[in-house]
Amino acid sequence: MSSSVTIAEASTSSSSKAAMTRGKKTAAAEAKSAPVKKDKSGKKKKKRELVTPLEYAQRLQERLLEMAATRKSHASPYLRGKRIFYYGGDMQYASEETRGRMDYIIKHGGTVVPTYDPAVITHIVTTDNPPKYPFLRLCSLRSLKEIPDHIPTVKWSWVISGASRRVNPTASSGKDAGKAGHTGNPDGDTAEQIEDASSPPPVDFKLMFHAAFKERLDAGITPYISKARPKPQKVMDPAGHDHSRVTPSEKGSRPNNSEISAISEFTLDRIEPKESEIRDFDSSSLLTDRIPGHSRFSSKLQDGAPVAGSSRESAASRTLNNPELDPLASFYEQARAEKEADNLQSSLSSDEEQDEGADSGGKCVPEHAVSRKRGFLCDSKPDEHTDCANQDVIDKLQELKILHKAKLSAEDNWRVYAYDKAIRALRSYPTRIRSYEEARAIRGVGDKTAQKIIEILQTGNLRRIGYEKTEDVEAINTFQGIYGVGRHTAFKWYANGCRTLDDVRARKGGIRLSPCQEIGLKYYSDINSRMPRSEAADIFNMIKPIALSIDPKLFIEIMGSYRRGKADCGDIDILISRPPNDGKTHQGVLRKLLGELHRRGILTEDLSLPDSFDDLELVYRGLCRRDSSSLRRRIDFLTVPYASRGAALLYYTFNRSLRLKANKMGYSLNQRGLFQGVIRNPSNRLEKLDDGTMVASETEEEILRILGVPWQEPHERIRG
DNA sequence: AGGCAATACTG
DNA sequence: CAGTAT
DNA sequence: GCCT
Repeated sequence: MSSSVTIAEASTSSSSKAAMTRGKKTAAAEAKSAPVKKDKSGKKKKKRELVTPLEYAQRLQERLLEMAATRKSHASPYLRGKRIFYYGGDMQYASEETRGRMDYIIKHGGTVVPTYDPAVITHIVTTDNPPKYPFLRLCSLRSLKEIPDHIPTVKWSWVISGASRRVNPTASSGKDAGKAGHTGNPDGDTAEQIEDASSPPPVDFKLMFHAAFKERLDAGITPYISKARPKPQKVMDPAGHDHSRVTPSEKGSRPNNSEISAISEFTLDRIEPKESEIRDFDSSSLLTDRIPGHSRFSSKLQDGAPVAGSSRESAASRTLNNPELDPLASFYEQARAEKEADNLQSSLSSDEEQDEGADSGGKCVPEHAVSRKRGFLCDSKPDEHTDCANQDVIDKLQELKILHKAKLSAEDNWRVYAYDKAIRALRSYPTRIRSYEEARAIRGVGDKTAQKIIEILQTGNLRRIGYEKTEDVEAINTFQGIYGVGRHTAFKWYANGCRTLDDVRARKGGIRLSPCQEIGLKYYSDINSRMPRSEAADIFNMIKPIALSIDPKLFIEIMGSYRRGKADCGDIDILISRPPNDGKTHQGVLRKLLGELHRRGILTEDLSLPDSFDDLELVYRGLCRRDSSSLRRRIDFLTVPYASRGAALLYYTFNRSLRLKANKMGYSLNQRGLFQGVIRNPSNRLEKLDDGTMVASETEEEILRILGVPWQEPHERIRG
């Protein structure tokens, strides 16, 4: 083992030196001159600069091209044809060891693939004792079982052993690199040299001796069998807008060198490192926090199909998609955002981001568990709520609503729904309510609620709250504040004797937590607090350039409350797509992006992964943070076929009422499009008897037009 | 009296 | 399939 | 709970 390190490092320095003497910059040398993240002072670092493994691998590939152009390495290319994903256990920055090993792989004819992509790689090579869970996270895998059988997972020692035992050190003519890829054998050029010859290459049982994980001892030895979880076929959109979707047969097919994932070439081949793009994110030069979606790529990305492109588009709406069209527009947007922050603040108005969550949580969470009522804690606005003429009423109803959320019955469910609606209506009601009749006249306020309103107005109190507010309800609400815990689980825990979060932490009553719930518990207060808008902007501004470095043509937008201009956000929703007009798609991008974000420590935990990364339509949920001293924040990534981007934006930035309106008009709106003629089974609403016809999906505009909704700026989209 | 959005992941 | 989440 |  120590010998392997020695070899690797020796090779590093020798190859660097060789390249340097040619007067070319090596990858390592380039790395040294690269500006470093967060070096705002601009002072140069004396020590070597930090580079992520991805970047390092990318540069190595560049250097490889140079070398090929100039002259050949005299090292034996016994790794030719091996496309190796190397896992060094170093997340943030590539260590010396990692760099050395990557250099070594390249030098011996192998290809270093910067990200785990089962369609591309032939081998996974790791350190001697790779930590399993970090490895899985980095690859966005739920378990090792998801790695295809034809890809061996071996330790570095496997590479070294191949070097020392190789039979024929002479470089083969080396025409083809990929064909022998799956045989996985660095032990001599045997496999490659027989190549397409008569007998199949000998199986390399030595793989087992170097297996990185015992779970995968025989990986690479058994024939290729996809273990990908089968996923029910998704419905093609009826309007046939979905030309870009990959068919199931395609996606299940065996990896093939020529047609790898559409964008992988950006990662595999020449990656222009673009320091400035990648690292500028925390210099203040990129977006200010009020200008969603701005970047130097924005204009290209619009590509003739802007999301909200239309003549009716207001200045501000263009701003959102194309800020650079009008420099003043950004101020306009900012002004409105601030104004809204002042007026509506506290989020309480949108149904998407109920701030409440486990109220009463304050009792159990010593930390800064927020008084969700106000949903602040972090933001900048001094003057919080008030402004609503009936704020006291709203507060009481909200409190009652939360109490009902702890109940199991479907009835209470709908009760909550109704309170929600009434509260939203009250929030936008301009004047102080004076009578029962006046209250009743408000849409969403019925007899019962009107009575309650009067009681609050007259007594300043709601007796109902007092007698609903019992110990069990309080505890259950606290538990429900844990991500992944709903009313049933919370109820169960209560029944098992848990009363506080500490009880849960102690697993009182023998309760069990899913992995997701453990994360939810660990970061209870983080997750239940909102972030200032500026933090969401910072995070998005870090992520966007990274995504664009994977594929510059990506369409990437932030949605949700941020896009609606809120002053604080409960989470970050990011939409990713890609115009397919050059025959490529964003297929495969998400996994790479996630891996890179994990490496950089931006993503910290996964909450749920898509069933398969092969589709164009994916959902990811996780936690992220801006830097090591920030709180964890909820983040979602959604990818959709390009033709659905309008529907997706609408779906995730508008609220429920739009979907309701669509229903009333006989349409059905989902994240893929607006459909007409959907017929559902009356007894089972979830079953579609007829999928209907898609009538719109590309832009928000066309959908809104059909629904008869006047264009609204995202930040105006509170209610239908 | 019946609807109240629609859909994906987890175990 | 039930539970949870968006 | 409210609405149709």
